[in-house]
Amino acid sequence: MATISDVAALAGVSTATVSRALNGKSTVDPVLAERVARAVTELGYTPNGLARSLRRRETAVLALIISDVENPFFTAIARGAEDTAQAAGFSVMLCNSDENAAKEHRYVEVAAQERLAGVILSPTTGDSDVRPLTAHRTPIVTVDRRLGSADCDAVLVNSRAAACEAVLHLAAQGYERIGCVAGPPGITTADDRLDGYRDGLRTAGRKYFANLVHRCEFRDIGGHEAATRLLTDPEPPDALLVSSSPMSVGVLRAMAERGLRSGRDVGIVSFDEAPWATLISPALTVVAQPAHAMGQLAARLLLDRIGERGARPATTTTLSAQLIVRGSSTR
Amino acid sequence: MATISDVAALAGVSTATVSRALNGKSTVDPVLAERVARAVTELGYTPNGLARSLRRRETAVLALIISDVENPFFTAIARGAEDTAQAAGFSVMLCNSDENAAKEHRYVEVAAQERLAGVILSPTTGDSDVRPLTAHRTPIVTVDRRLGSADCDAVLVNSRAAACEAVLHLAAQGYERIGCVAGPPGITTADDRLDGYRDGLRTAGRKYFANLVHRCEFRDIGGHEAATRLLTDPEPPDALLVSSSPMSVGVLRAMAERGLRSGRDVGIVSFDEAPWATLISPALTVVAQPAHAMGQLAARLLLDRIGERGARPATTTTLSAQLIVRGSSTR
DNA sequence: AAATCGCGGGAAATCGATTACCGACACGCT
DNA sequence: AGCGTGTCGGTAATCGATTTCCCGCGATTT
Repeated sequence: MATISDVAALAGVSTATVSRALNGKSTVDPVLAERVARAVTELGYTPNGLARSLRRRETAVLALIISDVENPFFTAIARGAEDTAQAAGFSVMLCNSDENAAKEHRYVEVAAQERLAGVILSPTTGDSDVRPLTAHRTPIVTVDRRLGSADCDAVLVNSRAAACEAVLHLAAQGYERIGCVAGPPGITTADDRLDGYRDGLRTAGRKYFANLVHRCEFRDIGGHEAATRLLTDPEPPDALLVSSSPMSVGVLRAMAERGLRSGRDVGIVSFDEAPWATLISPALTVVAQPAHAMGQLAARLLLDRIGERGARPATTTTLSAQLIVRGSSTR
Repeated sequence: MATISDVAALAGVSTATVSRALNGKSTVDPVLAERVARAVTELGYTPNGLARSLRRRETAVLALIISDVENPFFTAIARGAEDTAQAAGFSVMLCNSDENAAKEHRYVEVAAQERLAGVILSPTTGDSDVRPLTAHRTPIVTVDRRLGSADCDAVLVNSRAAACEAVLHLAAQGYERIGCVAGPPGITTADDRLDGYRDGLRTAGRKYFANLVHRCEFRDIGGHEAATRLLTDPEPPDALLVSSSPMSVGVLRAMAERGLRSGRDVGIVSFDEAPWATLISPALTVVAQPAHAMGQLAARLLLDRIGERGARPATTTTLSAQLIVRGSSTR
């Protein structure tokens, strides 16, 4: 565990020179630089990033706090963010908040304590507490979801319009009783999609029935429970707008358990493209979100803020989702 | 951006007392503790984790370096590792090496520089270079794959035996020409599964034909390309052992493009359980790996090593995979 | 030849915490 | 009364880098 002083001693120079030689900030005599380089390899010296960051008052690490590492939508975002961060020489610390405000807050505090350069956050609730970060002026970019409190850049998808479009599509296909498997209240995307669903009903001249909607967590289990509830209703829906792909897995399983075929018996449109969407039969109609691009953009915005350090006004970028019609929403 | 001195000044005590009050290492006068607590909240003080880690010479962060964040198998491991790390007060930095030795090495160096407490690694190659870590005695646990060089704990699955069992199952189902979509050479799991495949053929009294095997990367695209190649051979396989679930997505797509039905036309057994395995028809026969448990165990082993700091001999834990027979491997 | 300038490199301050060390004070025991 | 004993809190060293400040030396200018 060699330190910079060990290197300096072995090379017969001062620690200042070693630092300069390694960082190339200022020119050093090639002879000395060579001696330093040799000492470094001989000792197997690795600079202590903690000491460096402490002195420089900056780190090259971003945090990405998402609610479910097992949801392909979020991993695609992670992938995108990691790609651009990596290219800029930054590392990404991926944190799983598990849709749990307490865990999220723990990670926010860790990010603040470790003085990370910036945070990409998909907040669990619209009023998540990010004060530990704002206190240090750590830049934040939210992705997929909005944050009421802080004014920070946001990368969103026009969920509401997309949900509306999906409902209109189902209506146009002749489905009569269009239901919705929606996410938990308080999560902005969940609320937006539900609003879009109601917009769609209204535009199509349909009435809203509360018993056609069920809110549940954004997961397999949640979708299964919601679909079971909805489909066993005395007046069940004949189509469902499902708010995420893990939910759809549960919904489709619940349908299979009742011998219901998607498309023919119950029209299905699911948010999020999934690799298996075209493997099932009929193939799944989806609202594809540009997850990878969202991650890239979020990282880019964050890196820009880190770079300038200035106080540009907060921006909100809304990307558009794309309805991809397949067999599950046609009769 | 308050420091401990600011807190000390405001509370009218020394920095030592503030530190003691906050860490509860030694008893401090309740009156002073109260003054400190008030000063902390008034200033919105967050201790600087960098300074703390530098002084204490330890961090509460683990790295988990995996090859593909978009592969559910690895995210399940990540989930498991994060759960146990979190419970022990550690955070997990998730790094995506993208099956790329250079990226992997970059992350190994970052982990060494940031003096992370330990690393869980799924090495890209059997001889990945982890010297930056061993130089600092940073504990390493490998997961899913072995590492030739360093002697560190490993959490593995008996891939070879499982592959063998899968082949025997296919043979028992009456498939004649059993092929294999295998991962890239050099990745230990890929090699193990291929060895197991050959074991199975031998045990079943079948001959090995090189044109029934195709090696490709562990992804959707790779599986698609491999299956296309294999199925357009003049003497195509009538069954395939596929080495990962993303590959299977590609394989099934290639089959669909040719109008081949799984089970009837081509028997399929895939490594990794997938949420969609039972949604497709016929359902996918899989070799389920205990990914979540692997992540938990890896984290537990790592935390133990971090705790003792001693030099126990390296252990290798091999968990067993489970063949789950469904429709895609029966006629 | 004297003065100025530029530049490379060393000594020491600095980042912000933790902690070893020591002094002061109270208490109890002989 | 005197003397350990123990507790509490302050001073200052420490972790390992970066960076400021300054010095000395050689080159250029007048």
